[in-house]
Amino acid sequence: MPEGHVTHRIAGELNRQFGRREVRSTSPQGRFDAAAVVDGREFELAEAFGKHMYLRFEDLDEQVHIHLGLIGKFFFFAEADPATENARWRMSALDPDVTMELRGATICALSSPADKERTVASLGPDPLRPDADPDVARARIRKSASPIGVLMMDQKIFAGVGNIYRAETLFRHNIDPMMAGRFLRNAEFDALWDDLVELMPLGVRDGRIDTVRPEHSPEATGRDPRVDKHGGEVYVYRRAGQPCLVCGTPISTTELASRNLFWCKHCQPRSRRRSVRD
DNA sequence: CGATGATGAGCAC
DNA sequence: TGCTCCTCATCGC
Repeated sequence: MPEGHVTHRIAGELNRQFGRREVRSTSPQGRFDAAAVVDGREFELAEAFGKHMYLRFEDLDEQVHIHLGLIGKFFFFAEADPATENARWRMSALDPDVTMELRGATICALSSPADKERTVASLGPDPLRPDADPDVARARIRKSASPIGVLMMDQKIFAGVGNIYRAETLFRHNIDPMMAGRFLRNAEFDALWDDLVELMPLGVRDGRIDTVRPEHSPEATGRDPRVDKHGGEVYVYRRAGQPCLVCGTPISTTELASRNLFWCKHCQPRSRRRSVRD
């Protein structure tokens, strides 16, 4: 589930379901001590920063910090007591009954204002936040010798971007994933940023990642994009060996930044660039 | 640097 | 049945 669009989508869901309501809070698994600290308080606000989320409660300086990791998941139930035992955290509100359960998260802990500030300050601009300053990401990329395919996964560059958005936005702008960040042109950076700002809200709205332009749809090309519960409709992500939706070349894959990268060698040719002049 | 661990669904075999 | 995975903190070599 979890690239930034999922975090923002869940924050919205929590605000809709629990906003300004008194909650019951427990830790069925016994691995979230602070569940009791929150119990009986009014839920104020869930806010997402990249893949991190912070939940605020009345009269409490600390906030609940959540990071889903790879397999963490929220479940929402209409009944007050679904009686599951493997949840790290369960929170419910009455009338109308609603319950959420958090399972498998990497982080679920109470966090001081100083801790929160440190974590948020360590993140690069989040394309889903209106206060994001893309020039911070631009500067970090343009001084880096690391491949852009590595930098796209770095949360200090783009908060919230993960393996699918990395592969898909680089493809959509014909950028070689192996090219050093310092050779990325300003126009290319602008195109990547604008694309994230356009695509990620669609991911929040739809709960899946769709990146294929109408002119490359199955109807237009007769080629099937990958469509599954993970990725939505995409050009290259997990399509290794299948024909590129634009040129038909088999999609390539390799490991980059400890994750499987997918790209088209024809549409994203090996860059021979030695400098940038813009 | 690589392995591990949170834990569950989809899917290839 | 078993492998993969939209992640990343932590630990051992």
